Amino acid sequence: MPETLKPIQAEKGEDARQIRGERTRQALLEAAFDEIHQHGYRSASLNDILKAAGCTKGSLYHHFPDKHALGLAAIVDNVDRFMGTTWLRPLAQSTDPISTLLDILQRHVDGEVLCDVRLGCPLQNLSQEMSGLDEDFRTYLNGIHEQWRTAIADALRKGQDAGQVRKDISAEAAATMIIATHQGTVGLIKTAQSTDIGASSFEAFYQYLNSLRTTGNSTPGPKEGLTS
Amino acid sequence: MPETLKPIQAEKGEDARQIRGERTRQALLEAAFDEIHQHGYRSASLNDILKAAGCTKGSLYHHFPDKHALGLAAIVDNVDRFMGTTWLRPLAQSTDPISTLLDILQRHVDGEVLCDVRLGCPLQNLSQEMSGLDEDFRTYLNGIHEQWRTAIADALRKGQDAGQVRKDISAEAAATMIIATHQGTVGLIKTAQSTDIGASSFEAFYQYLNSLRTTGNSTPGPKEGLTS
DNA sequence: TCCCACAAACCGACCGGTTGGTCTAGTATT
DNA sequence: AATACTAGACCAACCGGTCGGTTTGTGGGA
Repeated sequence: MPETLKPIQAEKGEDARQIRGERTRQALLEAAFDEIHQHGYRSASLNDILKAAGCTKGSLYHHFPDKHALGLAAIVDNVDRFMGTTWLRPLAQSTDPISTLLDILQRHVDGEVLCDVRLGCPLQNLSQEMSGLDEDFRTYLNGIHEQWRTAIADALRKGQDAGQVRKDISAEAAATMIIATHQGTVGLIKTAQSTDIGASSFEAFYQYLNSLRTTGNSTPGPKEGLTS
Repeated sequence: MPETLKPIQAEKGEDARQIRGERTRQALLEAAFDEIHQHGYRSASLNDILKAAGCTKGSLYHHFPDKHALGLAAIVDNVDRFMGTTWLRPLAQSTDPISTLLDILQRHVDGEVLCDVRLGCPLQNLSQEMSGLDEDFRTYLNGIHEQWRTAIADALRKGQDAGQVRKDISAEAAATMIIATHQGTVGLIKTAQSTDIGASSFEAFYQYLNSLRTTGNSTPGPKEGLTS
């Protein structure tokens, strides 16, 4: 115990207890998310979460009032980050919305986004399980959908203004359908336990998305011409 | 084995016990389906099912070996019938696949198919919950998806032969995407607890489906011109 | 026609196990 | 000493499933 270091920690106000507490909190969030992702919220066992997080009931109920709060926090923590990096940011920065969408979707089909096909998309799993059961979860998940829809619609509108996207379609309606088709495809993949069916769905989806381009606008394949 | 008597016995063999047994069996299947539809398979309580069916544990385990068998039987019983009347038969009898599809989808948006928006589509709920968990359920549900996909693809191919549907698209891919989009839309409706978003998705979906028609082919609205 | 053996159908108390959640005792840091 | 944190025994409620026993109706022998 080097005593010279101790005061420094104190001066910084870095309470070692708080640090440790924060670490177990994070461990709990992570373990909870994994458990929920694997088994769903209702079937997620607190004991299993504790085992994975390496702590005990006492710790859990010190940091969270109940299972509901733990689950919601774990979901929010993870989904917010995922949506931001995978969808919202790329779309906001895009100069060619159709190509950006094709790119994101292709990465799903390639299995680069969903770590495990069998588990499906956490957002979809949770929406499916909880939206009819718990209003807090539902409100949050629906909000995510809204953000998502708005991000796609905005990108499409921007594309319309730039003359890349046909103006005779409703950006909102197209955005809604794009989300529906994407979510539906992920669901099919999960049930089939195979990405083949996803590729089949994407084949038609690819044609549809390209049909949204203004005539004469180039239609690069999903794997090329959009890395810039 | 007196062969002359058997037919007589068989004919007389209207055993009242068997009839009653069959009735409670049906009651169990129905109650089980409702419970599973509401709470999912894993959260479906046998005691609640028994309460709804008006019988006891003993009866249940006389008719079914375990919860798994009961659940599967209830699902098969219901989903098979639903798929046949809602999708397979109309598509097989259709002379205009695109219009038939639009009609079926419109009826979903109008809330005529899903009895309760909040509960979502049983097929989707189960696929989502069980396909990563139980191989028996998954195999069955995946088979249903295959039937569904084949029915749509066949109808589209028939339309291609008849010159109503564009020949430059893959009927299989289009069928897969149609299912995905439909399932995804139902999922969105469930999360939003409102059919508005379904109408939005359908607006774009409607355009897409009509784009599959051969150019020059009439594009009647979803509500007219396809009742014949 | 009567009667009874027999089995299908049904009953519900009970079982071990698991669930989410509580509570008290104790530890480590300031 | 004060306080944030952790530990884990414990709890009632509920889970799916078991089991010994009762009811019910029927077919075959007398």
